[in-house]
Amino acid sequence: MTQTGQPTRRERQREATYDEIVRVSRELLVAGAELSLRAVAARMGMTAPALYRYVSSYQDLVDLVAFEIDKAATARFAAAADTLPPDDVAGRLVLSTTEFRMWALDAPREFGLVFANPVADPVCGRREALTLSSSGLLFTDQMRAIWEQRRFPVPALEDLTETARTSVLDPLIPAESEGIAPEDRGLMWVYMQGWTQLYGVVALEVFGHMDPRLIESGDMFVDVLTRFAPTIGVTDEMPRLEVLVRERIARG
Amino acid sequence: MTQTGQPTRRERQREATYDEIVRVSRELLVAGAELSLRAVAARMGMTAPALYRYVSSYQDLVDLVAFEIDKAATARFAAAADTLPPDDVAGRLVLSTTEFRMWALDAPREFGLVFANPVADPVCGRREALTLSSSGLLFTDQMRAIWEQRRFPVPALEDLTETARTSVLDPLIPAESEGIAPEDRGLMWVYMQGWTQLYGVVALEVFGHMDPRLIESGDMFVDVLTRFAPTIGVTDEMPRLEVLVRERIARG
DNA sequence: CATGAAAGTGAACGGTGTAAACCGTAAACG
DNA sequence: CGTTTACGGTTTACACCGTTCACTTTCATG
Repeated sequence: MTQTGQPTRRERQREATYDEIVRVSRELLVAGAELSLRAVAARMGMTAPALYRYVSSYQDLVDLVAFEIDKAATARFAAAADTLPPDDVAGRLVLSTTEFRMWALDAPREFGLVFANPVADPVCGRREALTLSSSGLLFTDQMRAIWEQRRFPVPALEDLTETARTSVLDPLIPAESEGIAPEDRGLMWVYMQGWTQLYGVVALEVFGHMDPRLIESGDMFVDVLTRFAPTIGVTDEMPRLEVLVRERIARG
Repeated sequence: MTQTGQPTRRERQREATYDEIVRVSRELLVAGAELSLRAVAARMGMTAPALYRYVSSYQDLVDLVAFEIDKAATARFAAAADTLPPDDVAGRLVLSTTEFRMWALDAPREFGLVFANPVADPVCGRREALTLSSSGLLFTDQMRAIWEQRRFPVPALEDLTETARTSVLDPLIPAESEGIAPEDRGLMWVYMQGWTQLYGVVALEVFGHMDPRLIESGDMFVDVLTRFAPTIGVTDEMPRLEVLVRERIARG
């Protein structure tokens, strides 16, 4: 470990290896294969035990890959939003959530890895352990943008239960909650409500526990968005937004 | 195969073996162990390949066990409802859904097996393949009971999208839809909306993608129920119902 | 140049699902 | 009744899996 801040050659090499591990792992997943230490190692021209220099266990590999997948997927959700002007805050959120759904449907293994995997046991208790998912940050940020433009009503802190109040005031879950005044933290509760509903439809669709024709058409997904629209004060925009969503769904 | 309806000795023996397979599998799961052909076989005093006389693959075993777990869990949900008089239709549904949540939380593996497992590939296309889950039947039945008592408004068929209409008129998903007049089938859409939301919170809680303190308190679960109450016309009853739910949650 | 840590290999252990060959016995049939 | 058939089971084997340990190679640094 040199005193200087610049990474030494070995450190760069190690970093590159980490990147390759993630890259190869994702290749395996999209190829429909199982994620396994041996398979990853083989594709890298190594043997399985060598991977233990980089991850401490198989679960550790899964966590690493899940984290990177989430990061990459979030970039995709953000890119979908960026096809709209910055001031179309509602359209941007809707396009991001729709992109989230499409991504989940055509990469169900990745989705399962990130969002349907028992989150790392919080034995080591650090709040960083709790899926500091970048997608969470994106969605909260987009919802905050809508709120700042529309100032739709959010529950007052007094109207929340004790636990809900402490949860929005000192969130353990990824959220861009800094910069939201404590008296406006009811917005975080609205966010959690929305996330719960979004997660519900998408997970139901991904796991196939829904009429396949509804998955195909996306009608239940649209319905969920429509029902949630009033909560964030975008009811009037909904017809236009639905067109956006359906266009994206039609693109497959 | 005898002509008579009564099962022959061999058939009875075979049936008993099936029962034992399921029983042993569930024992393994609740013991926190992995479900594997070898483990099941060993516990039965057999060797793994012998199980292939009963299931055609590991996935087949999983499907079999999942089906039986769902059946048993549904009995539990129904029993929870039966602690209330038959005419307390709203209370019954609420207690069943709460029981569903509690079951999912303390048997996450079973929950995952039944509700977070990619449903069997519908290659063989028969609609029976699509998780003819008994829990679905129970919940639809309970919701129908509420509707028959309250006649809360349901969407008219004309207000549904094309796909949603065909889906509620000829459901592929488990539902007690016989006995509901075609013009009232909008009720099925309400059911699917409710199921989506219920599934969303519970899955989120089970997989730990939610503030642990909120899981502990069940506040988000209660919130989901509360927000759904108006849809099925039980807003006035909600205070009483919330007490029921919180009592059940407190019982752990 | 020598040293010592890091990176990687090979073999091995115990585990998995699955396929094939084989065998005894219980049921079905002429 | 005897014969045949099919079922339930074992053994063996193969190809994987995660993981550990002892060993070697590589390479930056004192």
